Amino acid sequence: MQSKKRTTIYDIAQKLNIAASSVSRALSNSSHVNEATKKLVLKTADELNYKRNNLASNLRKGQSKTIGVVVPFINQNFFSNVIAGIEDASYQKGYNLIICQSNELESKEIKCVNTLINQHVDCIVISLAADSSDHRHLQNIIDNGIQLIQFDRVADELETLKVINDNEQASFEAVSHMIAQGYKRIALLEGPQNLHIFSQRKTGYLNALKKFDMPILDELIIENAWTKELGAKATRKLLSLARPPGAIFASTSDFSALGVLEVASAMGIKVPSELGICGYSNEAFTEITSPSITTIDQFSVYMGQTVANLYFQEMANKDTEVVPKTISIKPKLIVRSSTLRKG
Amino acid sequence: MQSKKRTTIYDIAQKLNIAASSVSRALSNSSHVNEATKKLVLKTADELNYKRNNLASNLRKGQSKTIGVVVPFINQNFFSNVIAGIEDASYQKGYNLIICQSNELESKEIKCVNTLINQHVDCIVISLAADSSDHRHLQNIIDNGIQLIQFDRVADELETLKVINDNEQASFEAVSHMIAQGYKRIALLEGPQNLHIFSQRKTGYLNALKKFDMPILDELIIENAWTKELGAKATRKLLSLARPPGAIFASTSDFSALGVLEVASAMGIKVPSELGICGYSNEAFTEITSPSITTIDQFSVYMGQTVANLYFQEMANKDTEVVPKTISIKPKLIVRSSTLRKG
DNA sequence: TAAATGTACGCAATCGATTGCAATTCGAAA
DNA sequence: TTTCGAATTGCAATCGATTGCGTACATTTA
Repeated sequence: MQSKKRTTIYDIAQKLNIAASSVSRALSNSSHVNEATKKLVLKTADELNYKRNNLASNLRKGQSKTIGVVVPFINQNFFSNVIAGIEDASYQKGYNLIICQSNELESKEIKCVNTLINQHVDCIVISLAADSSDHRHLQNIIDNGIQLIQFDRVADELETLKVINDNEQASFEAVSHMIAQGYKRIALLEGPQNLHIFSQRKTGYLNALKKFDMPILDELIIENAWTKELGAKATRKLLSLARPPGAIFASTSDFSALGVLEVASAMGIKVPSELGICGYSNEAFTEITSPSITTIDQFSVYMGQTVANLYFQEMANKDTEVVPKTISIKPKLIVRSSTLRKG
Repeated sequence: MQSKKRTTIYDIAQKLNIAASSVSRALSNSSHVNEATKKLVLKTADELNYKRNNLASNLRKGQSKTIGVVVPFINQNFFSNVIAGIEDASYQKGYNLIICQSNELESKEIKCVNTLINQHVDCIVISLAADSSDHRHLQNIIDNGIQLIQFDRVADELETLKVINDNEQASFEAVSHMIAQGYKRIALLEGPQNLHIFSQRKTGYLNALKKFDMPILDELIIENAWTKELGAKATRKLLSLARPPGAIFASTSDFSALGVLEVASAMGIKVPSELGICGYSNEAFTEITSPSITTIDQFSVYMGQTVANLYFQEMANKDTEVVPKTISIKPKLIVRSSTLRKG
């Protein structure tokens, strides 16, 4: 393995009988080289199949042109889209991506962060694990002089660059829409409230109810209904109430909403006429269920691009210190059949 | 930016008044250090918040403990699952992942490969772009002493490590199943034949027809019906034939199958009684369409783990040369409502 | 012609960690 | 007491690319 040695600038230098420094300058297109020798070096480099050793280059230059990304799961729609967006923007700037998944565990998240620090990445982009409570490892990133950008699931109290969705507003609009459709007694399936994204969605829900003078009913607010199964379970509970809800807002995810839909279908309850359903995330499948599910699009790919470009922008003015900044992307309510019972 | 300098082994050495080499040995838990000094070094390293500079370490050691991955799109279900599998297995071995997407373009694929070579990754894992025809860049990987593992979409003629699905067999089983269900005139939606995965699926289709003495009808074989839209278009064409097909095998993807289903529903054609539909990939949504769609599961996460473990296995016996080896994973036919019209 | 400016290129240090070899210490065996 | 070897530790080279500084030579200007 790895038996053959790669050609280095010294090999090129030796062959052309010049100094390695000249080779380096030629390859980096410096102005302090003669055009003739530059061409010669380039030609020889090509002949010898030279590839720059970025490890050495980065070590010397003190930067790695690499962005580290930590997400709970790579293969969740939202995150894979964000990563695709980051990759897209980063590639254009010649940056590489190192990807880690925290599996929603703080312990693994910490290890991932440490690995990335060791790798001397220039920037770490992170969306917190569900059980991440202590944020010393994030502070550690900053202390090591690495740019930190949080997205979606952020630690509010840390003053860093952030890219988030306006969850509260989106949630407010979704619930307002359901109210406008004449739904009463709108239930909420909520996620772990230590993640701000979920508490914000709850706030949006509460605000909408308040604005339209609708009562807030504790029995209609179900904690931790994150998955399809939990959504289904919550729905069974809600629908067996003495006064069941007229609509259910699965603020955690579309999967949860799917669970709602399946239980409703199984119980012979008609959607949207007897029960309205709204999910969150605009997963591909929401379009093809019957009825199709109203949901909220988060512009995930765009979000990834925004994250990367935010970093490059900040880097562009190196001189000025980075000021904490939050970019809020407004999600879009996608109204579909599951909440449409008027015109 | 990057203003503060990180602590190095020299800082630790200076503080303890010992040589840097001793610090290095202590940190790498070498046996050639006194237990007392080892403890002292570890303690001081912790106090000074020391993080090893992997760039330097890797440069010196001539290996990067990094695996490069090139896929067409990170945010396609199959690929994000494979990547999750690779990450999972790699993380356990202390390896990092650098991820690139080729966007199905050979030109970008080549650039990605070159970047990874420059990064001195230890291994490159790749699934070819649809328009990748020339494979010099893959040869280049090998010539640079980097282990190459192809998966799913592989270049057969290159003798490398490969992890593939037995597409032919899976396809054969799917078509056999449809025949057993009594479907006649089974149509095939096929993908670009320069990708072997698609030509293999076609072969499986043809073999099944042959085995059961069914005629091969060219009018029932539609090229390039890869997406939902193209699947829909193909279906309109097929269903308007003088003698339309009794079933459609969308061998390209579940999205294509979804296009088939939507057109059939729109035309009032009953699935599965009047038309059988089978997709490929076991996308999440196939379970929730009505009727649910018969498809083929590729065990994508497992495939990723297999890829990574194949690499680690080969590395385990460094002495012996790596022999080209192909691991074939048998996909599983998932029979659902869309092809079930008997018992 | 002398001085000044500029171009091209080599030397050597540097980034931070690792490692072969040499040097030192210390206790044990002869 | 001398000798040998094991255990520690230090020295210095090394991985490959970059870059500040200095030098040699050519060109321009006074």
